[in-house]
Formats: sequence, structure tokens, C-alpha cells
Amino acid sequence: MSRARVPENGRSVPLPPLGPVLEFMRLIWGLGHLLERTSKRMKASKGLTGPQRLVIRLVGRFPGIPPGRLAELMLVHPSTLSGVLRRLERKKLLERRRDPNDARRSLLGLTAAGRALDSPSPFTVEAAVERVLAGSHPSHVESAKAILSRVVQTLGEVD
Amino acid sequence: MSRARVPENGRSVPLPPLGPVLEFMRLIWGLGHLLERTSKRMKASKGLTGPQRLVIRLVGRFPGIPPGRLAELMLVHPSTLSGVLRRLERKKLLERRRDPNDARRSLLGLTAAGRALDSPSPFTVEAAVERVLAGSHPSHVESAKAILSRVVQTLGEVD
DNA sequence: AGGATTTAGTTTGAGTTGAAACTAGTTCGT
DNA sequence: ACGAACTAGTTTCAACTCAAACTAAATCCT
Repeated sequence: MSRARVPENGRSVPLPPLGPVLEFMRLIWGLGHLLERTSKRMKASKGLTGPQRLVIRLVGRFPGIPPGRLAELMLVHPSTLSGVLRRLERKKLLERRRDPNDARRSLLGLTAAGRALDSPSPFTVEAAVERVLAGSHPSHVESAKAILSRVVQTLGEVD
Repeated sequence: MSRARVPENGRSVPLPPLGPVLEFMRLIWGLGHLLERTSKRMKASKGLTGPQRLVIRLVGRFPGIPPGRLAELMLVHPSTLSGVLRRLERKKLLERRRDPNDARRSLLGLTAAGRALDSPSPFTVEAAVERVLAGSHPSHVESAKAILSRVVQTLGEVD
């Protein structure tokens, strides 16, 4: 018969078991959503979203980097970055200068205000990842990175 | 004097090295973006986005599940699910019935058209994850799951 | 040199995301 | 029994995401 296990009453039914694949998918989707959540809260508390903060950190590390390179580094579509850069520029944290050698290209740089925000800080995604990685066996971290890289690669090659 | 390594000319400079923490962040952010990309392409080719498809799969597995439970299962905020459900309902793939025992609650179910889409299928995130997991050492998969779970938990407890 | 192709970046459009504010229904406390 | 507290779900809002279409600039090819 095996009709069972349907939560006909939302409450009181424990989380149903899913297969290992759905389990893993739930983890990686859920991870993305948690990053999103952390980002929203950072904006409320510090005025910068996650992607905005990441841009500040990376432009701080590589001044003069053009938007295309930065998008590649962040693994986002260039058009996504446009909006993030626009909002950071509106807040006077970042500047776009024209590349004298190639007028199509912009060169990104932090303003003084932007540089003031370019520092590690608690309650960020960076800090959380730092903590987890520091408290895990290096070999496990390596395995995780390998698996994640393969998923990234496999998904990426569906081009 | 170590001023070096600035890509003053976007082209021809290899990807700069980042620390292990930023490296890992790049992977998990990037994974989220790849899922997003796959989702967009699925919509173009099959008419369903990733979250929409996941809802179909899960409601198919657990008919009568209420939105709150489904949100919990998908690790998304309930308000996020509202829009996804609205769009699926507009497409006549899903129905919301009122729970006779608790009028606040809805009970979700697939229409005949929705049930027709509830099947595994290539070129989905599910298929890609399946492939990677099948081709990896089980112990590595376990390590990855453990690390990811800890990141999820650490980020989650920043409540 | 000059038109065709390629490349860098932005704009527009639809979907997803979480948080806060809101509505409506249920349960609790006295 | 009845008002207070709680719960389920939706709406509204700003930001992010990719893709496709577009602009402008550089390079390529005769």
C-alpha cells in the first residue's frame, strides 16, 4: 500500500527523508540562500550588501582592475556587476576611471571612504567561512573544495 | 617593494591568487550563481525555473504539504515561496486548496499538467549533481557534506 | 584605408531572494 | 467567553541574478 508519510497536517510531521542527491542539492541551494540572508542583514547593520563588500575587498586588493576581470573573479555575469558598481559609485565608495589605452575599458578604484571599509570584520560571510575552515580537518576542507569545484565545473560546461 | 601584480592591463594577466578563505567564498558564491544560470536556461528551454521545478518535484513527492513546510524543506524564506507558488498557479501547474482544519493554512497539490512535469530529466541541476556525486569517492562526498553543513550551521546561527 | 568582426560594458526584463509590515485565523489565559 | 498573544501566509520593497539587445571602441582583413 505504501501511501503513507504524507504530511496531511503540516504540524508534527518530521522532515521527510530525501535521497542523497536531493539532500546535496538542498545543501547547496540552502547555502546560497543563507549567503543571501547574511548579505541582507549586513546591509541593514553596516550599509553594505555581501556582493558590495566583496567588490570593496577585491578592488582594494587589486586596484585598477577592470569590471570584466572583476566579474570573472567573482564568477558573476558582467551585467550583474554593473548594478553593484553603480550603487557603490552612488555611495562615493568607488570610482570608474577611463582606461587611457583602451577607451572601452574602465579602471576601478576605491575612494578614501571606500578604503576605510576595506578591512576584515566580524559578522561577515568571510568571518564565518574563516571560522569553519579553521575548525575543520584540512583534508576535509580539501575534499569539500574538490567536490565543489567539480560541481562548478560540471554545471559550467553545460554551456 | 611589492607594488606589483596589479592588472593595469585587463588582458593577459592570469587570475591573481587569493587566500584560502576568499577562495572558498568564491566557490560557494559562484556555485550559487551557476545554479542561478542553470535555472534561467531551464526556463528558456523548458518553461520552468529551478525553484519552480523543485517545487513541482517536492509537491509531487508530498502532496498536500502546506507552504510553510515546503519553505522549510527548501531552506527558503516563506515570503520567497509566495511568488514562486503564484507563478506556478498562474501556469495551472499547481493548486492551493484551503485546509478544512485550519483556515490559515493552504494545502498544495499538482494539477494534471503539473504531474506531467514531475519526473527526472537531463540538463537539470539534479542531473548534474547526480553525475558529480556518482563519480566521486564516497568519503570525499561525506567530507564535503560535513563541511557544507557546518558552514550552513555557522551562518544560520548568526541569528 | 575602410568595412566587418570582435570585445567591453551597460540597459532592460523577468525571476528569486530575505525582511518588514500587514491580514486573517487560531490558541491561550484568565 | 473574550481579549491577548501567537501562527500561516501574502504583499511590498530594494538588491541581486542572468540573458538578450544595445552602444561604443578596438582590431582584423582584404
